[in-house]
Amino acid sequence: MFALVDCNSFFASCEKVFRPDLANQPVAVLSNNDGCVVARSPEAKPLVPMQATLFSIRHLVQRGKLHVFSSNPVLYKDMSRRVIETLQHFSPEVEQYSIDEAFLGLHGFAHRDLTDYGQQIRATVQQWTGIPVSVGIASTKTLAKLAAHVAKRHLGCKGVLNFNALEEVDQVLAAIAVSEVWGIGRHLTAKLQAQGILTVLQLKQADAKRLKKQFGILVMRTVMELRGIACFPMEPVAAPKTMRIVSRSFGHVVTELSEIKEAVATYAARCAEKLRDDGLLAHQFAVAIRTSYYRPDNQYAAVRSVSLEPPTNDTATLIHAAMGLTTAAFKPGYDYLKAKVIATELTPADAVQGELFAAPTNTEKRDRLMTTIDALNRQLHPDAVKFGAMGLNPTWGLRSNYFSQRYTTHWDEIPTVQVWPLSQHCGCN
DNA sequence: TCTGGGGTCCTAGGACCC
DNA sequence: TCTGGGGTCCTAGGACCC
Repeated sequence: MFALVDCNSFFASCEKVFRPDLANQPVAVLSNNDGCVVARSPEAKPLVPMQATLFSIRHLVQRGKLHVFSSNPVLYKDMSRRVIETLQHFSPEVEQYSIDEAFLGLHGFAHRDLTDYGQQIRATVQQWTGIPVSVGIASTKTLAKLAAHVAKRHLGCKGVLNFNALEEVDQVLAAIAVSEVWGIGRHLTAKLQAQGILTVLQLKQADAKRLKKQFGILVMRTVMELRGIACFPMEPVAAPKTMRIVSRSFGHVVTELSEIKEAVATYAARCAEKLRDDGLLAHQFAVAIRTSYYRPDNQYAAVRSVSLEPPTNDTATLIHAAMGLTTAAFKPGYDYLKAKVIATELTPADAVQGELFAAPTNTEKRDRLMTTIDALNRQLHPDAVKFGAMGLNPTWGLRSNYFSQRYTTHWDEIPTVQVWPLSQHCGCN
């Protein structure tokens, strides 16, 4: 048995935790660069579509009918950690699937009333973290995801649905579109629809062998999962990362190589930091730059990559490589909107394969420098110490006009509580 | 006007091995 | 004239997820 715990409107809920004044107000959270809506509170869902641009909803914001927030990843990551830690009280097997979802292994919990257990999970997460969640329970992960999907949308479920306690699961599956199934995306939906498979029930009853031939092993496994045969096991230990990407659109278009280089140096530094956090070294490193997708008259994209020998997570080395790659990729005369750096062929830092014929490299001093920089930046400010190539006054920076606070990770941004004099209280202490 | 960021997995096809 | 069988590894591209 599996439970899927899914945080409702996660980013919007995180913002609301620290703004009790917005309790029943419509709240939307924007993507990086304040580009478009990526999360909506229940009150905001009727007002704004997902991915609506800020421009298209500005009138609501100005009239005070909608509260928007810029993306605050540090806050969301920390709130996610709190939710996961709470869930670990309910099962020894917790698999964090995404920033706002986790699977719980419920093997050996069969003697319990699992619907009731789901309610306990929900109430505890709400009380300990302030985040509302939906819980789906079923005999496979795919079914648990669908159960959570239904639990979130039907008030009668009170946030929890256990398919195993339900008589007519097929009736429920017949009412859900096939596109809602985990693993069935846009393209597969269109192809399945063309064959008359419109609902989850129809997919469950389809010819699994034929679908395997047509769409591959994943679709067949999904069909088996819908039939209650578990094909996707719990994976409580996160697999090591295979790639690290830092990718950002600029605040506005950039035409000069020097400006793009500053941005790419900044992304490379961030990427090196991530690798050090992971304890990984990159063997392969790439830079990609491109113009806006939405300007057909101004299209250019280029990727350049290089092998790093020996593999490294040293900021200076990555910036140096990135500068060469950026120069190679750059072509004058275009309006650039986005750059990214990609580190691949990652190996654990403590298990490096040495080179037989190369002179031995001693990176101990560099490692100590990086450790010190990381410590300073963590303690003081994300770029208290930075490399000159990253520039002093970035002109390409992100827009972020509706930023809240890093309430839970920075002492000077911690929420404050107004304390009223005791005499104004209603007599209790 | 503006339209995000960061990842994983599978498949087909070619090259190559004994 | 007809020319096996069984396998691995790599890459690019496509699909999916949140």
